[in-house]
Amino acid sequence: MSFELLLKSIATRVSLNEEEQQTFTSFFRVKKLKKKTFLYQEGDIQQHIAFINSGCLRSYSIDKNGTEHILQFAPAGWWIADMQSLLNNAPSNLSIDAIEDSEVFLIKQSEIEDMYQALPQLERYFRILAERSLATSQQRLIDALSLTAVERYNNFCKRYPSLIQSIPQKYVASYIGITPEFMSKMLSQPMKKG
Amino acid sequence: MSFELLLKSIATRVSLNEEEQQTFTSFFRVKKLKKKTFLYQEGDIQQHIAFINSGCLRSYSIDKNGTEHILQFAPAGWWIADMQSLLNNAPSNLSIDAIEDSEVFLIKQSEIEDMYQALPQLERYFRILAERSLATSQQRLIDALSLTAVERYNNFCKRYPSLIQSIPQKYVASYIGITPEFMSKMLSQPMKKG
DNA sequence: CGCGGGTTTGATGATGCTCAAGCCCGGTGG
DNA sequence: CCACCGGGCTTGAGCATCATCAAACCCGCG
Repeated sequence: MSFELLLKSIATRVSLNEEEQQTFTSFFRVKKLKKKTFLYQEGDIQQHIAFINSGCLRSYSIDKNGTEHILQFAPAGWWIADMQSLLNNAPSNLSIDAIEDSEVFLIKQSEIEDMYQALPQLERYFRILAERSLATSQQRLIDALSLTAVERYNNFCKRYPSLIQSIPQKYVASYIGITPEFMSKMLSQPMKKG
Repeated sequence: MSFELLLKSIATRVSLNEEEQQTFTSFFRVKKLKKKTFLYQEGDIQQHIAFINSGCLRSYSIDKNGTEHILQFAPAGWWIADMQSLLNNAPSNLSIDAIEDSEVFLIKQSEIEDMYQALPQLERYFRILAERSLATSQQRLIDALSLTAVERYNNFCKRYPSLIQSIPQKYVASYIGITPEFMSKMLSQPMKKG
């Protein structure tokens, strides 16, 4: 129920006084999610942005063969949303669910603009957030195009050492773009590199 | 030499008066690039953001086998930069060059913050720009993970019908993540889909 | 104690790559 | 005007990577 973590994140980029903090947090509502329950399912229309206060969520798409492809993991302190759906006001192609019991803060799409009007400083925070997410996404795209499965796995371990311990490895497989079977074979082989 | 196209792009998100427009454009310098000349090469440190006034640029990385992987095409009216290098102040992993004779407007990394201070409204413009780029990048990532080469090619044709006419197909191959040889074989086969 | 999700293992096969050669075609210099 | 050159595209044979399908296993949990 405390917005401590969220406010701390905001404070890294812009400073809000007490009153502004009040205004800001009033745009959010709290939601608890049990492990494996959905925040959204593919095809949903109404959309929020979510800040993870505790736990961990994931966003993923399901292809025509029914295979899941994980776009993002969001542990505590991260944001998650379906940007495509949010920006175009279109039904979602992504599903978002909790991979642990989690608590998130939600702001409705329709209220985001109100938030910016009330607190224009936040444009800066979310600009920087979007820019860093973009840099990450682009790097991952290049990795997907130029690295082998083993190299992508090693990268993942380096970048998310804490996640690797706490999630089933089939999720890692789905994130780096291989099947769980191939992942298993990969790991049982004599290690290549790093 | 006229900033018409750039100002028109800004005007889609925020409105600047004459004086503010002056201030804004004064941060930029003009650069002309002949076809196949570099804006940046891998390893460069100094960085700009570039707005394409005419022509077309591309950004790409080169993997350990020497293969190029195109991250972005930027025709007139688009922005291009190496976000990773820009945000981390690190040497670039990307190269950017012109695929046609082009004219670009450049703003130095060190002056971007000055620009935001002078014209805070621009945080909004660049927030929206980054968000839309993020949505695009994420969609492309999902496509890379879940679609076949043929499907990615069809997507590319749908999304960038004008580019497909004007650039060598080996660039398209590099963008969708296949070799020129495989691209050629793909196109000579009886069409699947779309 | 049995159920079920996650992981492992093996056989087979598709997708797309590598290397090498030849071709097409526009541009350049003699 | 022609001959040459070079970049891009094509074609083919062989191969690496990773997927698919099926079965068995492991182990925490109700």
